Amino acid sequence: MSSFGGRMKEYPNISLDRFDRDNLHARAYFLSHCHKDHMKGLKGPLLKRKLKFSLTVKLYCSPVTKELLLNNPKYGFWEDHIVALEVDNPTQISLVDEITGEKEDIVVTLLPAGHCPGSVMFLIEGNQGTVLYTGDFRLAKGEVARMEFLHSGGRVKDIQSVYVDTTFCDPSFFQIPSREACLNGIMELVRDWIIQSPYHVVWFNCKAAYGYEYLFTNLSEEFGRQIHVKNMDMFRRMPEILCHLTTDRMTQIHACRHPKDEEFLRGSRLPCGSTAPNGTPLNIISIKPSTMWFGERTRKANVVVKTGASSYRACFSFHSSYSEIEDFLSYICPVNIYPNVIPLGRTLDNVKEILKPLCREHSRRGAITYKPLGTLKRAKVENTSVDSDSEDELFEMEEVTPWRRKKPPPKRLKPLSPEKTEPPNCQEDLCLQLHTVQQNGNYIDCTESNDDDEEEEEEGESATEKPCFDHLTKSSGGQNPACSPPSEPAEGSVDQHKMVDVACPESEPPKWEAFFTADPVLTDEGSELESSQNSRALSAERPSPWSPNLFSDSDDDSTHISSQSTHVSDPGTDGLSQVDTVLLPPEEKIAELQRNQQRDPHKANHEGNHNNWDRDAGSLEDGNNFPPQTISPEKSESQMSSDFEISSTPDSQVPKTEDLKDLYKKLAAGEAIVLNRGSQ
DNA sequence: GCGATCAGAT
DNA sequence: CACATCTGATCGC
Repeated sequence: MSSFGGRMKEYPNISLDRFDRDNLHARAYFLSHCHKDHMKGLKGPLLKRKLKFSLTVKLYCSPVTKELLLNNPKYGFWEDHIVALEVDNPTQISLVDEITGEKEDIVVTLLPAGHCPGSVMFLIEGNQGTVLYTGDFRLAKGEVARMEFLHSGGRVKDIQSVYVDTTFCDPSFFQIPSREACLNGIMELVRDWIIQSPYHVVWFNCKAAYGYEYLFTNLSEEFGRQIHVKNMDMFRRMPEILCHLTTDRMTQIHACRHPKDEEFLRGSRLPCGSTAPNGTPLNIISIKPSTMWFGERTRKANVVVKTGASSYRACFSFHSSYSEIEDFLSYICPVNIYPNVIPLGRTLDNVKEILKPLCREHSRRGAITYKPLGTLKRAKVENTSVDSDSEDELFEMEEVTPWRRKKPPPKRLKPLSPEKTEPPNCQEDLCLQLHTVQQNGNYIDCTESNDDDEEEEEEGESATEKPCFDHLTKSSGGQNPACSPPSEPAEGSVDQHKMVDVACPESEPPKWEAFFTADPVLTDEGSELESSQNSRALSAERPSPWSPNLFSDSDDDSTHISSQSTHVSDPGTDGLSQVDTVLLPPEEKIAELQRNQQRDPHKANHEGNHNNWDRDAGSLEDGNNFPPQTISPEKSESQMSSDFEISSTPDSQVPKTEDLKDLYKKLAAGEAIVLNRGSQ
């Protein structure tokens, strides 16, 4: 849970993800994503009132976040005050004090955060230096190195402060299986179940929250079954998501919810009320997405755990693991790091202590060496400055090689003065304080929540509708391959019209996929981006020790698994209670059914999962990132292409290209910027 | 009666 | 576990 106060030291005139108290005085607002704990005060009457009398105060967010936010009528009053900014598109924003007229310019760039649809980080550049607010994020190792706008002149920008999501910034959470690994594990479980009969259905126990869409869309693509959800109106302008969801209950994969869903489940009914025809009971398994983590040296990583006769937990995390955070921060190497989250059981000082080694001052300048970047980027220092735990041997020291960006940098930017912009010289205190090695099977509920205020659903009683599962067997071939036409709901679906209607509004739908990049198709160990990072920890291990597997086959350290396997087939009647946490044994009978089926790895990486970098790389070939887009109040529909003229912030003029270039060079060089707009 | 806050539940 | 938020109770305006 975010405990970020809303304001950054460097830029106190803006507020991010907090809208109450002091933040009421902000000149501009920023919303990183649509989770409630980042929206405190956003619908408060005081803020509402302030907006009413303000001409210049805006809320900046991604197009998808804007869409999701405005979907909720309670935030409707923001409509005329929201400005959607495209990802990876630097935008100049003038922060105007409406009383004094004083003005401050900043350049804001949204970076994908991988937390939920629309989630972004905010990179702020201005007179007070460059700072990064991450919001909540999940970025795999190496992803930061591909973020173009964190670089300048071929190097990482000189970042003063990072306000970072520290949800799992605890060595206990050293590793969380990759998104793709988790997805694969879940797919396998789902496949093995639903393949058995049309009456074998899967229920995902997801709480109301954005962030599971990635799971749903991939499941839908893989199995040709749309996911049944309670409400999907918020995605009406995002056909890429919408076409994988349905409000028609006749499907084998459900993520619907009901206040008493556990009760339903016990009666072999789904939360939506579906039962099988003719009294034939549905065969339901429930899968609860949860965050599972593993200690530093824990090699095994089962991503699916059986917790009862018909209940499972599957690994799923919206937040970066400790090692991912470490990778992220050590790459950026900011002067200051401020935690946005204090994990329970820890204190602020606690977290700061953990973060300290990643701050620049704790790296030893001058003695910097670099890792090869064919793999990754991390800089390394000869001596560990601070606490040099004796665990260095855990990691393999690599040859020193100059850092190189994997993708071409923004070109033609002047080389920056060396003392201003430093290479990633943050030595990553390789070993931090990693005494705690967690056991397998650590997991917590992984339930973020969004803001949909519990759309009252009256359908609880329609439970008596005649279910018909017959069509499922026929349609199992996969009906929505390309997602272009929304797959047609079953005949007789009441929601059909609604769905079709909303599915094609075509008016510049927000590009949700741009904000939620999946892990690379490559497996973790195969990914070149990961290899470098992992190598330090994996060098002593097997080739792919951390590739989590469902039904992990005979593994050297799987003794505990086999010992528990006797529990597995035991149909504990109380399948939904905690029971024993049981790791699935390799011989699980389910697995036999489809064990050898190999999935096409490409499926998990449809278009939508490409990183923004790739998408935008072409447009950047012109040499540099400037001029930044300049924001204007009229551009509230700015989801469209940004390749056109944009007027500037309210009561400011369109900046001249020359000026902007100049400004940006100065920013990049860390020089002070003197505003000569004369509009004070 | 609404909002803010907290405990408890999920 | 440790998430994020919903519900309900209480308090203050």
